[in-house]
Amino acid sequence: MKDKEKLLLIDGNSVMFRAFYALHNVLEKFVNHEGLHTNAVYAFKNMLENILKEVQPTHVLVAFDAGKKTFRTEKFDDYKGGRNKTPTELSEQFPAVKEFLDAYGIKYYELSNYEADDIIGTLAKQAENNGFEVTVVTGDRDLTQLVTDNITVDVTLKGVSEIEHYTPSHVEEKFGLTPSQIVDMKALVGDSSDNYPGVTKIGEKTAIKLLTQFGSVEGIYENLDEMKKSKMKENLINEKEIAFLCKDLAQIRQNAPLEISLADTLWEKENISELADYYRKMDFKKFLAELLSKNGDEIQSPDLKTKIEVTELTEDLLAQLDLNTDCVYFNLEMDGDNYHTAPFIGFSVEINSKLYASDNLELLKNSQLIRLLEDSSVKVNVFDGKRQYVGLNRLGISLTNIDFDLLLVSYLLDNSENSNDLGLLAQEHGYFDVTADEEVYGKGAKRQIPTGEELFEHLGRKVRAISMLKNQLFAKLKENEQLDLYVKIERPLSLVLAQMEIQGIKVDANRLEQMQSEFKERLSEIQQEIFNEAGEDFNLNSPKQLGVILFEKLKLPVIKKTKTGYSTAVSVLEQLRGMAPIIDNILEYRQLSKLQSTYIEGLLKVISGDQKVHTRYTQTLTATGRLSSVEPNLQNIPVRIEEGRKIRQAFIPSHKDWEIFSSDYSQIELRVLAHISDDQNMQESFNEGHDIHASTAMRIFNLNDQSEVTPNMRRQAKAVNFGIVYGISDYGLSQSIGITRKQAKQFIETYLDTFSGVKAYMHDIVKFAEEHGYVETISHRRRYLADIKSRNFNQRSFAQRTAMNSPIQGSAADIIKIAMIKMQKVLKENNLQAKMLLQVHDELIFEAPKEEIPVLEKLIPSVMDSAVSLNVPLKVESKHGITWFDTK
DNA sequence: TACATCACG
DNA sequence: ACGTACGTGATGTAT
Repeated sequence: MKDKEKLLLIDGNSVMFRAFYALHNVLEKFVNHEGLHTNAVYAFKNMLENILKEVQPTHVLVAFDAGKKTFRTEKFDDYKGGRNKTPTELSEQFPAVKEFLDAYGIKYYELSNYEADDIIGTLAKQAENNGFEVTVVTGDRDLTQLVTDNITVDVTLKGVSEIEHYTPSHVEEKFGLTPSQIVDMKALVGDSSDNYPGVTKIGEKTAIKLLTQFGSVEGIYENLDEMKKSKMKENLINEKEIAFLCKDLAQIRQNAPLEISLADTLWEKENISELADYYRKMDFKKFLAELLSKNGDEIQSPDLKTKIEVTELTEDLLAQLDLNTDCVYFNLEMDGDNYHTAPFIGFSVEINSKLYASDNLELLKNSQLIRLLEDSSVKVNVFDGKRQYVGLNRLGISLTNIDFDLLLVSYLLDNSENSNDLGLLAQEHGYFDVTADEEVYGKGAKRQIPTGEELFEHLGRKVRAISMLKNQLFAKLKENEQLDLYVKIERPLSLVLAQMEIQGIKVDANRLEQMQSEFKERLSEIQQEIFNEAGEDFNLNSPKQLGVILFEKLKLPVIKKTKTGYSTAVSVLEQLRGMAPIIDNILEYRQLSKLQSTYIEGLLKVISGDQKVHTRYTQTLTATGRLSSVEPNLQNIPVRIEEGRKIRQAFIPSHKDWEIFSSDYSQIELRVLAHISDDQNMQESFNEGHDIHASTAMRIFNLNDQSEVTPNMRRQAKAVNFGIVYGISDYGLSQSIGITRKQAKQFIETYLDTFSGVKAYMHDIVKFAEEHGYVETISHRRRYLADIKSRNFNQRSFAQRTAMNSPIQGSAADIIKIAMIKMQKVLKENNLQAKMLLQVHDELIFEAPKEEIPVLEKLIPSVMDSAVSLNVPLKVESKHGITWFDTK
């Protein structure tokens, strides 16, 4: 029996539209040599291939709209009226995408008087009747009305990478309606983008309610008499005609007079030479390269990536080379993420526009080569300077004069699409001549590092990409006023971080092992008690199995659900406390097993031969400008609960008679807010050294004297302050301090009335984001907010909260970064042995000989509180002790 | 590989 | 009417 036939139907206009906006921010980078924009076609091609791979259809058709005039506009003049004109940058790409489809062997079709939707509806129906499985791809949820057991509709979300699959049950779940009722809903609700009205005052909620009760628009009108008198009933009566017209407009036709048949949609093989010509015409070098490497034999003179010449570097060659230059592009290649231990693969260097590469690390002992990397008169240009610094440090080479760091600069320009791969990142900047590592090296079990020519070429291309992008990206930094951010903060910081990572922090493995065996015993005791209470054994680490025990077997009330079942999170268990003894045991088990697996066993796994852990700080990851820490994450070592805090006893100084010293900024984010919002009340509190939470309490509870502030008032005020920093919502605040939403709303209103500067800031920053598409910190670090104008309420609200929070969190990150750079310098200038080891967002941790402690107690806070000058003071608190635990 | 959970600021 | 706090990383289970 032959396999079931599968038809893939693509809504060409809708997908092109999505594709165009997915790469809208790089629109001007996608212009071919004829001046034609190509971004939408580029993204369309990528998306098409993803879909083809996933769906594996036998038949494919792309449907397009034929023109503005359709049978719908005849019925309703204003149908799709008021729409913005399609940008010419997009409309000029429609002929191009059709040309692409021709070469690719995929049929497309348009029919005058009908929309693409109707072509899709008609063919989907025909195919279903002929026993096909059908997949429809579109960006338009209206098409979900076509869903049946045999017809799936895939709606593209966010750009073109994510897809939501609509099956009958998913439609039901999502809208609470059957697919055929979608049309009825549109009839009642209307559609603002297609510009038909629906019935006045009926929104989605009401429509769903009515349709659940009466089934359809027809059903509603048949039963109108039963409905009790209301404004809504009146509207329904008055607008009956409109409702039926809208239903007709929303209804996708399944009987359009197509001139093509199902058989015509058979997916044919691509025409390789035609496709290659097309890619050349469009300047799609990467696609061309892929095509040719797959079909190399069938085509002559493969004009692949720009040819480059990479010379293998040897002892002899090195001896003759003229290394007299003040600028090199360099890359030391290591196999794996962890550059503290990763094996070396080779290196490449561009000198005077010539490329050299080698897999012989011995060459890096050459004094002339070392001079190039160490001499302060030679600018070294790299990708990921911190990684390079640590790698070279292992080889005894000290890299100090980095000029351009491609990774770091890319991150500062736009941290929203940041890859850690040189090839992928270069592509984002419009440079296609370097391949992604994964493509060259493979992944998982297939990973295989090439040798010889192939390796040299890849490494050569990497340094070439750095050199090709340097001027362009520096120019952009300058244009964004971000040159100082790079030169004065991020670039020097990368070397400070490298040194902290290399230094590492010593861990007392014996202490951890001792805790491990205590916990092991306690865990098995609690587990046994839980099993007794449950009446059966199960996997306690499985929220799913636990859910069954608690909510089905023990019949405890369900407080909250997750996507996949019952929630058993702490907040839920807390509420179940007292209803069954099992709950307390589960909470204790959870806590202990977290400590055991993540902190004790996890930490033991990453201790190096020197009895230290060497974390890696990711400097180019977060959206706000904070660092993050991996392998191990030393920024989330327990502290809030005493039992967990004891983990910190295992973090010790690396020398006898040394101590751990820690300084942290007190309320740095609120101080930053006071500064950037220029709120007079808040500034006054800080300037006069008041307890900020207490003074907030006085204002929101309208008290006259601080003595009237109860601990509970202070606690609530503190939560309000947190909420403000996060971009407050009444719901969020109500959850955090267990009050009603109404009360929370009242708190917020009172707060914003008193702190009018903050209120103005919240408003202005959102406006700024809407206008510019990004927000920035005091050091001009940017965060782009793609969703700030989203039509989706949730996405937009999230972007608004982000707009409020990011400058605050990000400026605080800027400040501590500046402090770290100064700190490293000051420690050296003062000939102190103390070493900076860790950064935990608002806190710096050092180790130092005991006798230096009195000096540090003055020096460190003074460096930190003078890092920047705000219009409120920065406050720093310090502690020290024989372990990290004892710094309290 | 995705999800739920929980550790931190 | 919408459904939420902001930013991270590691773990174990289930798919």
